[in-house]
Parts: sequence; structure tokens; C-alpha cells
Amino acid sequence: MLLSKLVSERTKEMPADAQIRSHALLVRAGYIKLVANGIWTLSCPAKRICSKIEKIIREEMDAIGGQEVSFPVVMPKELWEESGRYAAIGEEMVRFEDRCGRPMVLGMTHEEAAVHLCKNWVSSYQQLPFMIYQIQTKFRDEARSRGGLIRVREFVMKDAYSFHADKEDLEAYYDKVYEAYNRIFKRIGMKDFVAVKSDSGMMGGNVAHEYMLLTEAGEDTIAICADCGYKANIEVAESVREPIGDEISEDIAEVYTADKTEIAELCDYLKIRPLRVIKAVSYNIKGSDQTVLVFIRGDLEVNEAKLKKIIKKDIAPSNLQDSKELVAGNIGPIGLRLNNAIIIYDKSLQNCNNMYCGANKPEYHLKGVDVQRDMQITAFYDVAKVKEGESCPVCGKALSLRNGIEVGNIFQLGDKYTKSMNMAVLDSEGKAFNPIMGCYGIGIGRALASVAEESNDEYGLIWPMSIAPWHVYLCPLRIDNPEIKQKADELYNQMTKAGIEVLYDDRDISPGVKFSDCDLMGIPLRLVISPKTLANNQTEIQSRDRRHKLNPNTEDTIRVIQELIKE
RNA sequence: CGGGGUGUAGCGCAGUUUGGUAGCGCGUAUGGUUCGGGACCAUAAGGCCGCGGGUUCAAGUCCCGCCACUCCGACCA
Repeated sequence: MLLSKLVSERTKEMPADAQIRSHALLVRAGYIKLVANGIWTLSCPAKRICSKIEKIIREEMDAIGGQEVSFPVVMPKELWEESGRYAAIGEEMVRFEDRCGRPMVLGMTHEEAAVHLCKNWVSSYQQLPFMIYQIQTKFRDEARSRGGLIRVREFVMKDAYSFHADKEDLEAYYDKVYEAYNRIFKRIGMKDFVAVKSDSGMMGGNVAHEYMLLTEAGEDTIAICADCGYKANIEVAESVREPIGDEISEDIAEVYTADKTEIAELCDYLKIRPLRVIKAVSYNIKGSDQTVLVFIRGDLEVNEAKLKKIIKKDIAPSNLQDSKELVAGNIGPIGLRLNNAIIIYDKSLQNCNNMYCGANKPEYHLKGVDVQRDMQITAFYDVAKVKEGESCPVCGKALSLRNGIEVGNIFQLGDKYTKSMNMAVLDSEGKAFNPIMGCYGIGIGRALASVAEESNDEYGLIWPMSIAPWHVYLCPLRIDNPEIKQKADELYNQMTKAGIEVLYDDRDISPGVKFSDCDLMGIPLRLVISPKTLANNQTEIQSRDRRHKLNPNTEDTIRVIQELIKE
């Protein structure tokens, strides 16, 4: 490829609106261009990177028995009604009508299409298991896209679906995918990534993992135990907390607390620590007036993902100011009168004593509360957000919190789709059952951006050889010199013939511009020829990561480059 | 959806307070001198000042409405 013909704009200046490095550098180096909010064009080099990532994914998916298919982007409403998701999914799914007025949707995931493809073909357990996958454009009308290619509305995704006769088989296959994913991310040159336990969200199902690139720019938070290796998305992460209290339980008594209702000012007023307080947090079930009231230790926050899972309903924070039953700021679990409400007690309260809580009347709180003695609680649930430094649920050592970008995920789906869509096969006794499914996704563009996020320096991007748009940046200095031009052309042709991918900077401009474009674009190897090198019958090879700097003889150049690429 | 910011040449921005000839840097074109870490000189091209309405002799600038982008939050298989 001749750089003079490459359609991509490189700029000296960092885009002002980019908040994270991958966004800034991908735009600056001319890899991506914004078309509309969350919708990008990939230029040739970015497309080449994607193709290489896809190739690696195909190899690994095929290696675990996958078969590549292609589902439609546009699907009829009916398909999504079968699974119940036409109603369940909100505005992020694009809906429209075709010319005949038939309702259609744009695919944002393809469980329905996968079941549709397989349901008539499979009739016996003997055909199980199998896995189908595709690499295809998805559209999700995200409420808010951001971060360059990190969070977009239109993106290419590898999505895979496996079908199994029983849980054991699914679990065994899930482990295979787990390993395949580790290989994929390693091969595309991602370094600091982990697989963490996650929430299965709207996909349904139970066991799920997310592959996270650990980086400050990440949108997700992950709890990690450095000691035993426990890792979980904060949405599901657990921790162990010791009960708060003293040896001797005091008696319950009312205390005057004036207008202090916020935890911070209440603690200040009473000279106590927040963890001595039983805090009330209230929500409404979405689409109804039923209240969900959570009691939790004062220093902790409610993890809404956990809460939703427990009550199995969608919730929204409620406004207590117009409540007739609750005294905002003075809500307590004792003497509470509430109709039609779900009350959840967090595990952090278990066995605590000498606690403070609202007295359910203005300007008063209770002290000396002993959770076991004074409250009739049948069940405690874990609905608290894990905090930095809390104890690991496995080994008890301190947990740390890290940010991460979700680059892939794997789910054990169960029979949610096969059941709702009536996909049944016969078992060995001739009895019909619904196969169970797993599904497995990787966002291609996000993977590209994640590598960019992790792999760069003050001069620009640094692509790993495995996904670099080109292996070599051919950089002749003084190309106005016919000798140089001839030598460069010659090397370009030879390398291309030898299967080396070369970006040839054939522009007649000053060396500094060439060097900085090469660094900015992050091409792994830079091959310089100049009057200086040619005088010694040499060339100059430098790797973008500065690990190699060689001056081979001209005739050895290609061999040296091939070795470096292999390495 | 809520809150902030910004829309002026391909890119980055000034000009808007106080209305009066459309500016700067980079990039681009031509000629010349340079050239191993973003060279220099000269000349030139390039604008519906986001869109629509209004006020005014006169609007990039003031008023009203809309749109887009962006950041923070809500949301997110």
C-alpha cells in the first residue's frame, strides 16, 4: 500500500473531545472517522486490523467445532415475539416497518435467529451438541455512546450459540470456550485482561463471565483478590463483613436528632461512624407503585443489579418526599408500618448490635438497636456494593477494585429460548426436551480499541504484530534521489512478493514527518533506507516498541524482517 | 431522559462582552532553497460563521425556535 494513496487523515493535534487515549489516537492516526453519534467509519488500516482479529477468532471458533453462519440484520417482529423479547427490550432495539407496513427490527443479538435456524433441523439428542457463530454488524441504539470505538451504536460482533442435551455438556463446552477466549485475547496482543464472573442481565441464564481489559478507561468495576484470584464484576461481587457492635447490647432508646437526616450529618451530630447506622434506601417497582425498601449498613451502598436479581423485577429509585407512609430521612426497620412493600435486609446487618436507625418519626432516631433481638428478620440478602479493601469471599484477604472494558462475554443461557420458541428434541427414551444453550460474544471494534488503549506511548499507537495493519513501514529518506527511489521500489516489490505487508511511505517530505507518522500509526517495524545506509550497503530496521534496532546488509534485510515478524 | 459545553476554511481555534470589510496556526496548490525526528521564503486557492425565523440602515455578534456533536449522570445483551 502506498501511503500517498491511503485515504485517512492524520493530524498533529489531539482531538479536543476525546477523553480516552484509544479514542484520541485512533482519530489522530486516521483509523476512524465519526459519521454520527456512536457511528463510525473505519478506514483501510482499521479495517485491516479488524480482519486480522476476525481471522484469529474464526480459527479459534472453528477449532472448538464452530460453524460460521450469517444471520439477517433485519428480522420480522414475530421472531422476537416468540421469545418475548420484542416487549421486554426497550428503545435500544430499532423497530421500523417495511413498505407493506410489517413491523421489523434491527438485530442487536441473535439468539432468536439461532434457534430459528436450528429448531427444525434438530430432532434427536444425537445431533447435539453443536455450535454456530457469525461475525456481523449489530445495531443497538445506546442511550449514550462514548469513548471512540469503546461504546458505539453500530458495531461488528462475533456472536456464537451452542446447543446441548444437558447441563454437564454445556458446562464442559463452556469451559472450552472459556479457554478459546483466553487464546483469542492473548493472540490479538491483549495483555492485562481477566475473565470475571458477571451478571447475566437481559440475556437470562445463570453462569456468565466477562472478559475485561483492566484499564482506568474502563466503564465497569471489578473486584479482584490478588491472593486467591477471585474476580467478579461489581454487579455480582461478594465480600465478607464482620458484624458491627459491642459485647453488651444496650437497651433501645429514642434520641433527638433534630433535622439531621443525611447519614453524614447524622453521624456528625451523634459523633458516631456511618457503619453504626442502619440506612434505608427505597425504590419503586417499575410500572407500579409498590415500594421496595432496603435496609443496609450506613457506610455501604445498594447494588441495584443484585437487588433486581433478588426481587426479579425492574426497579427505579423512588422519591420519598411525597410518601404518606414513610418519613424521609427517619425511616427505620422498627415500628415501620408499610402496606404493599417488599422489605430487604442486607447481610451487613446480620448480628449487629448497638446500632442507630430512624425512628419513623421526624427529628428522632433509635439507638441501641440489636438486629437479632429487636427485629424479626427471616432472611438476609447480599445487596451491598463491594468496597475497596473488604474481605474476599473465598480467602478473606483484601479485595481491590479495578476498572475494566468488557471485550467479550460468555453465558450459560439455559432453555430460555429453546423453551419459549418451542425447540424440542427427543432423548434416548424418546421423550421430548428443550436443549440448553450457551452464547458467546466478542466485539471486534471494541477489541481493537482495547488493544489501542493498552498499547501506546507518547508518540502514538503500538500495534502487536498479530493484528497490525501492516508489518512494515517502508521509509525511504530523500526519495527525490533516484537511487533511493529505485532501491525502495525494489524492496517494496520483494517484500510484497515474500508475503510481507508493507505500507510504503512514498511521499517526498522531510524525515521528521515520516517518522512521526510511522510512530503515530503504530506500525511494528520501520525500515529506513537513506543515502547514509545505502553508502554502507545497509538498511535500518527499528521496531516500534524500541526493542530492536538493526542495520542489516541490504540483501539480508528481507530475511531479518521475516524473522522479526515471526517472533 | 436530566444537567453542562461547543458549532466560524480539510483540522485545531480566535473574533460574539460593546453589531460596522471574515481572521490566526496547521494542512493544501505553485515556484525556489533545504531535508535522519513534524524545515524555510514567496505567492495562491479555500467560508451559507450549524439551520430557520426575528430586530436593525447593517447580524458571526442581539432575540426566539430548532438541529447536531460532546462531556457528566440515568440506561446498557
